This record gives sequence, structure tokens and C-alpha cells, in this order.
Amino acid sequence: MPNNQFRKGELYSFITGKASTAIARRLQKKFNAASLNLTIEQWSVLYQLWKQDGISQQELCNATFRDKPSITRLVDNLEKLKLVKRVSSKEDRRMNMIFLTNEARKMQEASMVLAEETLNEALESVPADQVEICKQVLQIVYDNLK
Amino acid sequence: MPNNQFRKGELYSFITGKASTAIARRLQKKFNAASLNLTIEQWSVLYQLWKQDGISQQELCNATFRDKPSITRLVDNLEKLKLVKRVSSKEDRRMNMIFLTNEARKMQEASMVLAEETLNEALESVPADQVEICKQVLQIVYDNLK
DNA sequence: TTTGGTTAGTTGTTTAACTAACTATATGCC
DNA sequence: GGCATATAGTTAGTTAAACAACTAACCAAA
Repeated sequence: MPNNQFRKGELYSFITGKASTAIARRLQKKFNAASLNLTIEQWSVLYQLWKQDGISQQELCNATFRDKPSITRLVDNLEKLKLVKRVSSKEDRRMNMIFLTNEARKMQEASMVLAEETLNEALESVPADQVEICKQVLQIVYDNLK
Repeated sequence: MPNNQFRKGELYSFITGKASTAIARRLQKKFNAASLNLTIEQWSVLYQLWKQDGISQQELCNATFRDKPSITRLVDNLEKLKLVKRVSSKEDRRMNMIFLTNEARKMQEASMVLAEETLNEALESVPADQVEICKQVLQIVYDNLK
């Protein structure tokens, strides 16, 4: 049974995800305005490290839904900014464990405030139960395509 | 009143839109498998032209939520692929009207079948009313941040 | 008619995504 | 021990996004 409730005209924006783009752009602007010298992509990597420091690049790939070359470059750029450090693992010398610097740790508080602020602005006037349903649908979509 | 029903751990994936990324990646794979030599971004431009041929680059910006440089480059690449043609307007010589070639017109049917197929796969087992709510929430999010 | 502001589009630069091809290390099997 | 295979990460090349600075054309008011 086809589950496609999209009229033709709506197909494009669901596929290309204009809402999440808009959220990312808004957050980026807040970062810039606060002189937080970070891209959203760099922030998404730091975000995982704030949750757990010292994980491997492969674990960052899984956590951020990126492939290995993307993480290599993001870690390159974060290292140039002196926000993370690669430390090769002693147990398995193929692996780099990625560690936050003190400077990166200091950015957590400010950036998380801006991220939550952005979500509040995005979800203004949306009832809580509808946000919950939306989250569930997006999760199922992700799982369906994984 | 804060509307933020996100536990911290979910914040990132809502902001960066892993679901829409997954949809785009799936559709791109279908294009490649079908030897449709198109990126999703190029397809999103053609999609607008299939709806209405001969619109300006500015109208493409609005329709695809992109800025002008992005559309300039996408049209550049589509022109290289001989899928569109720039025709400068006679009424206003600043404007380029973008027209599909015959080759591009031939791609509509096949690519739309793949796009709808992708959406059906993405939304499998999601009840219609929940899809409807999800669409509404994403639209509100977009409008809130516009 | 010219000056100032606006609109349409282009170019340059940086960051990132994706694919494919690659190196180096680890592991498991004979 | 030696070989095949898998895993971790890097490099190269193309496409695209975001931003700033730019050119060209249009338009309106002095």
C-alpha cells in the first residue's frame, strides 16, 4: 500500500529538507553574531566530544552520520583551530583518539545556549505533542533508509 | 513559553536533519543506479523547470531556497550538461530566463518515478495522519525562521 | 540628465560532502 | 610464520553552500 501522501508540489521540499537547512542557517548566524568562530559542521563534531571525549574518528563518523573523509577534514580543520587533538591509540595504532582542548571545552556552554535558543525559535507555536510526532516520523524515515 | 521538547541528545540530529540527508542520499543512489547523470541539487532545479519552464534565476533562487551564487553555479553545470539554456530576457536585459532542453525534458518521467519511490520507502509504515502532522511542523519551522 | 539606490547575475574564497583509490595496521586461518 | 581479508584513516577530484565583493542594467527623483 503506497504511503505517499505528498502532492507533487511538496515532494521537493521534503526531500531536500528546507526546514533543517533553515535551522542550521539560523544557528550559524547566531554563532557568527556571538563571534563563535565555528561552522555548524565543526560544532556537530565538538557536540559529540562534549558528550564523550577521546573517541575515535570512526565513532565520530557513526555519531555524526558522516563518512570517513568528511571526518578527516573536519578534524583537520578543528586541529588547525586548536580545538581538538589527534592522539593515536596505543592498543590499535590504526586509530586516532580525538580529544578536546581546554579552549574547546570553554565553548560548550555558550554554543549550547545558542543551539537551544535556535530550536525554541524554530518550534515556537508548535504544540509539544506535534513536535513529538514529527520527531518520531523523522526517526522512522531515517531507520527505513539506513 | 519554551517549546523545546528535545532532550540534549536529540538536539543535534534535529538541527542537522539526518532524515532529509538520508532521503537525498537514497535518491542519489537511485539516480546513479539508473545512470541518470544528475546530482540531487541539479535535479531540484530541473524539478522547478518541469513545473514551469523559462523562469529567471532569481525565481529559481526563491523556489529552491538557494542564494544567487548557488543558482549561478548550478545553472553553469546544467548548461555544461546541455540540460538547460540561458536566454537573456528582452524586457529586462539583466535577467536570464532558463529553458529546458529536449534532453532534460526526457529525464522528467524517470526521475520523478525514482523520487516518489524514494519517498514511499522513506515513509513506509508511517501512518498518513502522522506524515501530515510532520509536514505541518516542518512548514511552521521553516516559516518561523524565514 | 545625472545621481543614487535597487535588482539580476557573476566571481573568488573557504568549508564541506561524496566517491574512489590509496596506505598502514590488525586479525584470522592454513 | 605467511597470506588473505578487514578495518582506520588519508588523499585526490568533483560538486555544492555560504559569504563578500563585484558588474551591468534598470529606475526614480532632483
